[in-house]
Amino acid sequence: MTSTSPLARRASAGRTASVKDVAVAAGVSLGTVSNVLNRPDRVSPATRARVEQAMKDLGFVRNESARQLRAGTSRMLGYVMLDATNPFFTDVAQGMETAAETAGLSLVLCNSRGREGREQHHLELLQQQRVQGLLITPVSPESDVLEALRDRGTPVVIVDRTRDDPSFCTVAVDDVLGGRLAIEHLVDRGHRRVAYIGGPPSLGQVRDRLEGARLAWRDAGLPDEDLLVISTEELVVAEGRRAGERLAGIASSKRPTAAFCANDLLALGLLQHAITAGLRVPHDLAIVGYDDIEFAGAAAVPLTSVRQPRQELGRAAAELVLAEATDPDHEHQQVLFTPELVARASTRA
Amino acid sequence: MTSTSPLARRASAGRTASVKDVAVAAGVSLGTVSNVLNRPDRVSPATRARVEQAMKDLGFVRNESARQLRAGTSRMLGYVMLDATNPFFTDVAQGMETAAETAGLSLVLCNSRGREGREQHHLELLQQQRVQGLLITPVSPESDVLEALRDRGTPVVIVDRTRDDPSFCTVAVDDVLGGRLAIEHLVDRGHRRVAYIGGPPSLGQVRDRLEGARLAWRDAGLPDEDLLVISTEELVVAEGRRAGERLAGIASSKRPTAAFCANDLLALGLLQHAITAGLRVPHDLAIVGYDDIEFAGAAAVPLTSVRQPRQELGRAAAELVLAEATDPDHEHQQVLFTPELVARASTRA
DNA sequence: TCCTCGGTTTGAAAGGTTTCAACTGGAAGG
DNA sequence: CCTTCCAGTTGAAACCTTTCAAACCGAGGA
Repeated sequence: MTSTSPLARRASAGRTASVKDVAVAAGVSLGTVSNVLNRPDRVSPATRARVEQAMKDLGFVRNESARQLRAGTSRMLGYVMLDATNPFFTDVAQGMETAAETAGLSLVLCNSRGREGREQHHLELLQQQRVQGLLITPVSPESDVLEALRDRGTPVVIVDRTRDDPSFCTVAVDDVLGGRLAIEHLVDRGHRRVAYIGGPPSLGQVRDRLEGARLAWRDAGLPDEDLLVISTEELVVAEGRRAGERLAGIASSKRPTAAFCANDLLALGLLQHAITAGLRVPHDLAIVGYDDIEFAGAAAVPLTSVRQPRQELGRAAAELVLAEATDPDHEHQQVLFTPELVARASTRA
Repeated sequence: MTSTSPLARRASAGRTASVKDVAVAAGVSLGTVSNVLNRPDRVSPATRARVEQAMKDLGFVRNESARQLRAGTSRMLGYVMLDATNPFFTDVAQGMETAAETAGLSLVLCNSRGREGREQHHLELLQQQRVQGLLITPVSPESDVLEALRDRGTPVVIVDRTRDDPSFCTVAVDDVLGGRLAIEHLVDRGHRRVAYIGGPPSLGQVRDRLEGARLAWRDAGLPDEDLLVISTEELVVAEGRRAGERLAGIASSKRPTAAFCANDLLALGLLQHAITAGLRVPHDLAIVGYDDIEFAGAAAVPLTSVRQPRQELGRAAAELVLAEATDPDHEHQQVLFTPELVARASTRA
């Protein structure tokens, strides 16, 4: 009577069918239904078929709350991201999801939008859901909220941020190395006066990339004063344009022949200004960006940029939090990924 | 003895404290603890204080699974998005989250990545979680999976897609109107030969925007053959460049003086090709894009584009699914938002 | 003194799943 | 014919919260 099953579904719409309903319909005990779901090999084929038919007829859907309640833990990881509209973090999340999926878990995404209050709220909710592990790019990496979580027994991994305290797993990308790569590339290309454009200095990433740049500059035996530092208010396109104006104001004999920008938005803004000002890129001004966002390669002059392994970052973080969740005497690790320079036309000889 | 509370927390780390533990610690019954949580006004101040202290000491965190099990429904909405790395959908999700938040619910995001299998899987999981409502930008809007969901009693709203069947709530943006706006703008600017660039035609959005373009073109009394249609394989930057090559191959007397691209990526590719080919934008070629993505305004020549009210789209969808969840005799609605043309330098006279 | 009343507090039941020890019936072995 | 064994099946208990009718208690009124 397959034709009745859609009707049955609609008729029972008042309450969703439970294992008990299925058991009654199939004429077996409730334990058997559970066995069909969880250890099908222990059930005789005939019974199994009958139960499965009953489940189909009744439109049975497992109640995850009840499972979790019984199991004491959910089948989820949570990621509190800093900004869900930033492609960097969505790529990171995608990497996490891949790892979660292979472990049979799902990933719940929350968006703090950079606000501590929202972050706190989401952490609270995730804990109430008894997630197996928490991934977070915190608004303030040193906040003691994280300690409270960990002390309560929830595995926590900090993503794309570092923290002095080695009692947390952290996963980040080596920004100092990224800065080195950019400058080494420019020095290789023969540049001897270079600008570093980035800010505000309160951002760890901005500082670290500059530090790497300085180290490479010195290693090349070049004088400090020829690495010009231009500080910006924010890492946005408009500030890149403004930096271009400042560069343009420098006498051409002293003007840097290349710029290393702390992110691609600045670099795109700078590129835009250069083009409208009639400068040829890279001939008059070479440009290196950072992040290798989607539009770096699609810019008017395709942009050389430092790429971070975003998906791997996410994958590693998820694997780490899983390790912490399963292995009781897990050692906290500080994983540092290696960025990579992608050379394109904006620095071509 | 506040100093012992952190110790207590760590000591009890074996199992998270439950209401029962709190009740014992505070010397009250379990029902009273629940009252403190849910109807604090019915509890005498002294008792309440005692219970709250006990909760703090034990690091009590409500078990959401148990709550849900009891309540029969979760406090979540689910959104199965088509592509979490596409800014359009993250903005839509943000709008949804706003609406969910004001209703005291959280939004669970899932990413189908355009694959039916993943979509199906996520829908299954969300149902198991007994979400109050489902929002979805389906891989195939006509798929009968959605019917199955609805018949099982879960409110469903289709987002950014339309469906002939009026038994679903849908929320979308009027692409026909968007096409009209773009062409009317170009005709206003004096263009009498225009190219429509977009594809593949299997995408509803590509078809609808072209339809709107044609309608506006005819309304202006212009001959059909002067609206040149260039079909592309995908909506990506590279295809925009290729379209540029095709335009360049047309004798200048017959060449369109403006192009309307089905999305901004195409428009950016076209712009790039135009610049490198030495065409002046907008003087030799005016360009209109679609979507108004972040980089439209930051392009070498800032791009005129048709903007969709993304956040409002998400907010409306979430409100609709909530209405359907609470109001038993809810009428399905097809909401159509109005796009808006943002004029920038790429079409300036 | 007894009763009533209001504000508090209590205890049990319910909600759906999983687990596990216990049971069943039939087949194989003695 | 009795025992042993085993695959298959069963039923109760546990997970934690919320709800609700019932119990409690002290005070004020009769």
